[in-house]
Amino acid sequence: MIFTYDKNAGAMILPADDFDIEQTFECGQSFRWNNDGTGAYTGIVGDKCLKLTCRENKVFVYCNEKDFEDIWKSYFDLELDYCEIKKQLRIIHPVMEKACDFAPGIRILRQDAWEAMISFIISQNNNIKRIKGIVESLCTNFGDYRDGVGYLFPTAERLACLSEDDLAVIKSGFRAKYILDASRKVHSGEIKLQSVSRMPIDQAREMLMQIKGVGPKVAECILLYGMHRLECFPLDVWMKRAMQTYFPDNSPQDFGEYAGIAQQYIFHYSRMNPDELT
DNA sequence: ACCCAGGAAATTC
DNA sequence: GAATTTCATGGG
Repeated sequence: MIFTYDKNAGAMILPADDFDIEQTFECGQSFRWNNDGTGAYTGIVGDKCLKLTCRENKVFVYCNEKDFEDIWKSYFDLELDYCEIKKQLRIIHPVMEKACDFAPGIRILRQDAWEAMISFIISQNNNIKRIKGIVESLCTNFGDYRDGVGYLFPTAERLACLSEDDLAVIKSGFRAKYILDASRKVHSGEIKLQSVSRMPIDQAREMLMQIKGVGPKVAECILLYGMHRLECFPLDVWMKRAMQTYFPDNSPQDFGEYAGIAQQYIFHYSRMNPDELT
């Protein structure tokens, strides 16, 4: 992919063929990117705030060249050839053609593992709008505030010392005790995310499920979205319905080494076309 | 009042 | 062990 820096705009410019910001931010993989109403998206990642826009088949990433090279090129997974991956996925099954064509600009973000862990613990038995609200409340109540950036995602160290009563303000319900267990195990070093991200996949799943509130589905989400293990294939209520409707004779392994990307196309297509599901 | 939401733990059979 | 119930909260 070709990147150019536009000095006047103060932005990196890249082709939008395999990167649609609306599809990428609205497909349910992340919870802290927001549309400002004009089509521009703003998000906070780590201790950086970033804005993106799109016009004339170009994505504008408003940052300097150094941050783009150091942070955003990786975060948006721009070194991976999604055009080629979609070619492979389309061959697997006719429905994959429809799913890929429906939102061909989806990319899997390289989110922070800790943030993904807490976010997907919150996601269980919940809906996306409310998940976003709880995550944002967690940040404004317990995250550091930076001028010109906003509230950062709170650290494990900060959350580890809280009580369930302290967390009541974010109204996460029964998930509060899960958030605290995750915080304490990460802060104490009992679970080392850096280490888990490099483990063989079954061992990594096993480690993550040591945490209260992390079962098979949430572990799969942490691995896919927070550790970029693209072979992972989270099966939530939507994906289970999609599998029995479109792929009754397939299993997750049939989607290959990029099953997680296939999953995201299927998930988004299914959620946007619920009438097709049985 | 009832059902569901990017599930998992606790309980019961 | 497999099937069912419970767990907070908000929206339709």
